[in-house]
Formats: sequence, structure tokens, C-alpha cells
Amino acid sequence: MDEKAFLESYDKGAFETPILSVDAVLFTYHEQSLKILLVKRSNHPDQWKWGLPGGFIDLQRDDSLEDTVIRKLEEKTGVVPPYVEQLVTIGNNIRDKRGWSVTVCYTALLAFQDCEANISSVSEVRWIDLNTLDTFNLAFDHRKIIEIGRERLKQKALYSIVPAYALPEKFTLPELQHIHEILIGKKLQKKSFRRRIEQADLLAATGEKRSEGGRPANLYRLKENTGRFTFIRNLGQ
Amino acid sequence: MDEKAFLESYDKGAFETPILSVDAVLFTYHEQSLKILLVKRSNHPDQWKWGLPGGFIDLQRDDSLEDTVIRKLEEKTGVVPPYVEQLVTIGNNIRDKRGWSVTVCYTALLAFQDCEANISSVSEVRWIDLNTLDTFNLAFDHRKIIEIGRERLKQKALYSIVPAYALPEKFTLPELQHIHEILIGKKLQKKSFRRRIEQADLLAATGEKRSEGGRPANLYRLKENTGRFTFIRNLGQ
DNA sequence: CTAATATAGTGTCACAAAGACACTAATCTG
DNA sequence: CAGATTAGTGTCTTTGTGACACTATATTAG
Repeated sequence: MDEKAFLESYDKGAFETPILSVDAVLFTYHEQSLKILLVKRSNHPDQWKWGLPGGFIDLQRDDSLEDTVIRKLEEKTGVVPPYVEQLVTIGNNIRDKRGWSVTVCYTALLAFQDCEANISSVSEVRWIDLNTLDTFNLAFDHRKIIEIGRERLKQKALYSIVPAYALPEKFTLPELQHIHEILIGKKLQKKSFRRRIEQADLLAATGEKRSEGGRPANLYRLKENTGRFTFIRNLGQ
Repeated sequence: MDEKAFLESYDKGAFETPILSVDAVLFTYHEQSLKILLVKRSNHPDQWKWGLPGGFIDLQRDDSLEDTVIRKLEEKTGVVPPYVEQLVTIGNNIRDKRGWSVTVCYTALLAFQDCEANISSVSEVRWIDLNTLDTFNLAFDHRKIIEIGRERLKQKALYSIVPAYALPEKFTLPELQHIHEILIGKKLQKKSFRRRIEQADLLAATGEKRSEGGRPANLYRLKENTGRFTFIRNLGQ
């Protein structure tokens, strides 16, 4: 049999296959703390529990897994997050009561302000402060996935300024340093933090300033490809 | 409807779902060069082309994706590699002629000697020198996956000694340094390389030595959890 | 036996980048 | 105008890699 004949006679349904879904841990920063987007599940299984935004691949509409995760996030937030990165894929026969199940998970970052209106208009989608996450009853193994996402973002905070994508387009250095401090879990040296960013030339000053009660801070925006830059040495050890 | 009734009536086949497979980029080190394990495909599609070891999840035998990849690697090599780590998941509607397809890819490392006998006994499984990979006609998007695996291993070489898992249980520091140099693509300072390993206390001297024509080198073995250790600063920049 | 060669391993100074921390700067409030 | 508050800098110390010459221990050729 040649390949053409093989493909014509190929039956995708012949083998039993796991349930396959895509989930995202979408982080943002608001009011001095890290938050993630959770969705109240309206369907079984784990109905009424909170879970990560995500769902099934639409074979007609999606060309790739990235398409799926972006489509799902846009459905919930109204916008496409500026930073999306694959996190981990978890697959086993115990995570979903329906049977063998695989989820391809992504980490994403978004400015709170960029979707504030959309989120507040729907009760089943909410930003949850990571400090209060313990009090929630989460669906499936989503607590574990959030933990993996947070750990990954912590690592990024040590050797990049990727967390900046959780801030609005224009932001101050004290803001950026604070989100890094929350992720890493300790205070950082102002001087060290600024020195490396300046040397790597990752930010562009807008010329504007913003006051928080004291001396106004300069506003910056990210230069191109800042998300891919990595320092050769970690901070705060 | 309660959850019990939902689960009893749930039909997994109701939605069309992608083809789902697991693949592995298994690296080793032999005769001064990096090699990966390739398998000659005996079935369509891409019959007779070389591809990564892998296959489908067996819902009855495998409890998790890790089970699947380990089962597949054991089938081909006869042993379970000492280092297996998830690499990336690729899913789109163009990588497989059969349609929408997802592959969960792993990186694994194994000593050449640990499976030498098994490999040489089967003609459809071979270690391929990464320098000669250009001359092979590879199945699907496996060349891309190998490239991603190699890039990941290069990064690991900069801030860990994970590449040591591609060496036999007992190995010398010059051997370990050389595999790092191949991965990173440049010579490293002997002193720098050794200093950090000694300080992190990652290796245990066996007391034995091995000669390569000059002064004999000390043999070491990995201590526990060496695979998880990371240096806070990269080498060779 | 000895000298040459080859490979393994160390000593040490230079250099780069982070840590510590005190200092100056700009704005607000009473 | 003084004190509080937040932003930003100067500079010395500390840490860890880069460079490279040096010593150490084996094999091999004459």
C-alpha cells in the first residue's frame, strides 16, 4: 500500500485516545499583588468549582495549539495577551474523572487595565489574588498547574524582565521591581536591579513621570524583543 | 443532572480530537561527539524515513505521559534512561498528513555503553551523530524538535551539569567538560569549569583513575539530585 | 634510564557584575 | 518652610568567572 492509499483509508477513531485540552495560567499585577484569572466552571465535571481558562481544540478554527490558547484567552478577557509561553503538558489517567486526559498548559501575562472592563462585566470570570488562592476549591489539578506556572515565572524574574508584561504599556521601575520581589519572595537591591536593566538597554524612557506621593518616577516602555532577553547571572541569591 | 449521571453518559468520541503522540530526543555521547537515537519508520506516513522514538499512549498500560515515553524508550534501548525531562508540545494541522496532530516531546540522556548491545542488534534503530544529521531525511517535523532539544540541552550546559547523564556512571572531568564544549559550541576554561563543580559539591570521587595517554584522570560519579542543581551564573559568555 | 610528549590538574591575578548602604533629588503635606 | 515620602545615584565590598602560566603524572621513543 502506498502512502496515498494509506491516508485515504486511515481511521482516526480506530484507537482510543485521551481527552485533550489546553489551559492557561494568566497572571497580572494589580494593587501591589499578583493575580491570576480563574473561571467558574458551568459544566461537569467539577461543576461550580473555579478553574483555569481553557478548553478544547477546535479542529476547524484553530491551526495550532497557540491559536487555541489565544482564542480561549481572548474569549475571557477580550484581548490577546502580549506574552504567551508554553508551560508544561500534564497527562495521566487520574486528573480527570472522565478518564485519561492530557492538558497542554501555557503561561500568559497581561496588564490589569487592558481587560478591566471586560472582566468586571462577567461574574464567572475573576482575577484571584494569589495570596487568597488557598481558600478556593479548584477544579482538576489546576492548583498544581498554577504552582508550576508561578515557579516558572519566579525563575524568569531572576534572569529576565518578562514580568514586565504583567504591567501596562507604560510603567515605572519601582513597579517592575516590586513585581519581581513578590515573585522571588524577597527584597531586591534597587541599585542592582536598575544597573542590569540599564546596561542591557531593555527599556525606553517615555519622558513622562508619575507620582506616588513622593518624587515622581520615570515612565518606561519595553523595547522590542525584551521578552527573549536573559541575563547571564541571577539576581537575589 | 448530577456529576455521576454526567460521567455515565459522557461520550469521549463525541468531539473530534487531534492525533496525540509522544516523542523523545534521546542524546548520548560517544567517540567525542553527540548522538541521538533515531528509528527507521516501518509504517505510513513517512514510511522508511528516520524519526524520533515515540508512539501512542496505551490507555490500558500507561498511567501517565512519562510512563509512555519511558515505555517507548525502553522498547528501543532495553533500558530506562537516567534523565528524562519534558521538552515541548507541538500541535497543529500541518505537521502530520493524517490531520491535526499533537506530539508531547521529551529530552532524555543515556550512556552509550548502557544500551550498546541492544542497539547494535537491531538495524532499524541507530545512534546518529548530530554532525551528520543534515544528510538524513527526517519524518514529520522531527528535525525541528531535535533542534529545540539541542538548544535546551545547550542552555542546561551553561548553568548545570545535566549533560553528565549522557556519560557512563563513572566519568572524568575532561570528558564532562568536552560534552559541555560541544553543546555550547566553544572551548571552556578548565579552571572555571572545575571550580564551580567542586564548590557546588556535585560529584563524588570514586578513587579510581583512567588514562588517555597522559596523566590519568580521576573518575567521578554523580551525587544525588545533581540533575536539579543550577548555578546562579552562566559559563562561557 | 632519560628526555620528550601528552594529558590532568592548580595558583593566582584580572575583570565583570551583584550586594550593601549611605547619599542626593524631587515632590507632597501640614 | 520643615518633615515625610518616594525616586534615583555613588561607591566600596564581595563573589565568581576569565585568562593563563604553572606543576603533576602518566606514556613513548631513543
